[in-house]
Amino acid sequence: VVRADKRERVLEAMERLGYVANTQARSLAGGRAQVIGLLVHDLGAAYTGEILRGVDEELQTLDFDLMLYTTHRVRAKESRYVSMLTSGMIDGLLLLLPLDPGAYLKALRERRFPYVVIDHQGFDDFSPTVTATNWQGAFEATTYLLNLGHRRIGFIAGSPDLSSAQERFEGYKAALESQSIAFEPELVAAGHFRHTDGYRAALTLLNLSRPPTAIFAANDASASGAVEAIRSRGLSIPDDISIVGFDDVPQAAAMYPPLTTVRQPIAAMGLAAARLLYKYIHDPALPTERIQLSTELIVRGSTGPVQMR
Amino acid sequence: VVRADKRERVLEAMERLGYVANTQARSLAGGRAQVIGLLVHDLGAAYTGEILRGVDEELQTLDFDLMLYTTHRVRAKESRYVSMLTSGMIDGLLLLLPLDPGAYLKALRERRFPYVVIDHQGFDDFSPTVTATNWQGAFEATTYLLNLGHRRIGFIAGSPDLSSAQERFEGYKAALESQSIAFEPELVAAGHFRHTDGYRAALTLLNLSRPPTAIFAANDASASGAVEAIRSRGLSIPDDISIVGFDDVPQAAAMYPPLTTVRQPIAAMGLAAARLLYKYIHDPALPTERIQLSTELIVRGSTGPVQMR
DNA sequence: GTGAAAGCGCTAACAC
DNA sequence: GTGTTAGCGCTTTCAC
Repeated sequence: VVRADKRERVLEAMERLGYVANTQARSLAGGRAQVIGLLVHDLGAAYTGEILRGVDEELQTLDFDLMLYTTHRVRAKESRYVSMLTSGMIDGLLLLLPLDPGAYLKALRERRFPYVVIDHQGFDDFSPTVTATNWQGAFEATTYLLNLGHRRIGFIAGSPDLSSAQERFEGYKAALESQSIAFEPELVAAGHFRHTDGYRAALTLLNLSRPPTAIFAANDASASGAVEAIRSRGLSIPDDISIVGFDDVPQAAAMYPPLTTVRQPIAAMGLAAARLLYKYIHDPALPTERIQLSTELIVRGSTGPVQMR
Repeated sequence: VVRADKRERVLEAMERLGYVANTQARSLAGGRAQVIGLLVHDLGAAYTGEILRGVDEELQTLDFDLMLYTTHRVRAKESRYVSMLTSGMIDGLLLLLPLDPGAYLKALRERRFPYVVIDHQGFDDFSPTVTATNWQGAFEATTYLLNLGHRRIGFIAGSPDLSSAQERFEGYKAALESQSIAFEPELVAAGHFRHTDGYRAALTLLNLSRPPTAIFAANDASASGAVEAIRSRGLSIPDDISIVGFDDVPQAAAMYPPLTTVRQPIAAMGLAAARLLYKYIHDPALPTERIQLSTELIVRGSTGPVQMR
């Protein structure tokens, strides 16, 4: 029997001496580590930073810590890292835009290790995911350009491995089709969501014998690359050519001209993913949940009506 | 006695079965956790992202993992987090721009816990630090504006608690003095390194009865806020007013007009700090080392000669 | 050199 | 409810 006042005194002493439970020992003994892992492949991107912010914010309220891993876009590192987590360092794993999830997710699932995939889906039907309405966003953006009178609309694609990139491409094509505009493969330039990809892709499009009057880039980073390319050709935005991005990263509004783009609630996606992961950590038997957040077209200064020739 | 071929077979089997040592157990038993912590207070800033990139890059080669903590600019959280590290989760700690290091660094030092402070110094004389030549950078930037003919140069200050902000302010004043220009307190506007601070500060400066013809902002984030403020007044950069930042974050070049700024090797600072921390982890008795990386003025389009009236 | 045993600081399971 | 014990997976020490 421990008297209440004694308990008080012990608690007070713990506080005074600055006692903190040893997390390592706790998790070794079978308790919670109170740590989740986040695996990203490109720390440099503003998009990644926004996800990080959202994850961090939720973890704060959940009282979890964060271990951050980067694959630096090296596919092979993904599975290596994922298997390392087996060692019990983390209670759950957040995968941002995994390049090759098929390789290890089945194993994770069999082991009932909690994880959530952010912004990528369709590679299996059992993984919990958090995504945005990519198709709709792309459809809306393309339709907006069509309504401005543009008929030749270039598309700068994102990494073809990622469902978000595929869906945006499909949305673009669907919008053209819905207004009976023929889809022209020459108006699609490859890319991987990076600034330099956008730069190169835009140059390709501008070099066409009949260049587009508007370009829809699969994300803001490649849109900013496209802006740079267009400007390097002495063309003006939006007078000579309109440009639309996707994401609405913080600097999209600070660009010149401010970028018209499809807003994706990036930080909210990170937050939702962290919250969902938390649920799985507490009950790994929970059914697979798939959260989809909606996008919204933000019209700024980089788009305008098609010009007379 | 274990024969070499047997050893080989065991090793091969470990590999095949995907054995990974349990990090928790290892560190509990007195080994290395192979994890370092990074404490930042603002995940949203591009500056933080760059530091993160540098730290991550070095950790990659050092084969260390990273735990990321955010204080969200709450001073009190700093010491709470720092004491949590005592629990043995990490082998060393990187502190980015700590707001109140005096409160806990002495304890860390007494405990011989390895740590390195990034971009802040002068609060004690025993903490290992990695900084940049803030004073020189500010001196050079201000001198450049003076050489363009500007005589009324506004200064948007950074967080007064941080030595980097103080040194940039001192460099600014020293440059004025070196050319016998009187320092005018009304040309200094307070700020905390954030976009909104720069916006507000620039408005204050523009509202002066004799507004400045050039503004030197203590970092790029506040410079971009200033740009927004200046543009909202219908003024043009650099024709009506020149603007210089500090940091050269990736988006500085993408701004319009591209920002003249003092380049700080931000990622390199993170990298150097991680490397230095690694040395301390392996030998806590190493003497205090202070690394200072140099800055460089990058002239872009946001600055020009003072205009005739 | 190798093998056995102790123990890091906790949690869980058990007896009281 | 409370006190005790075993044991998580390693590293270290010590005996061989």
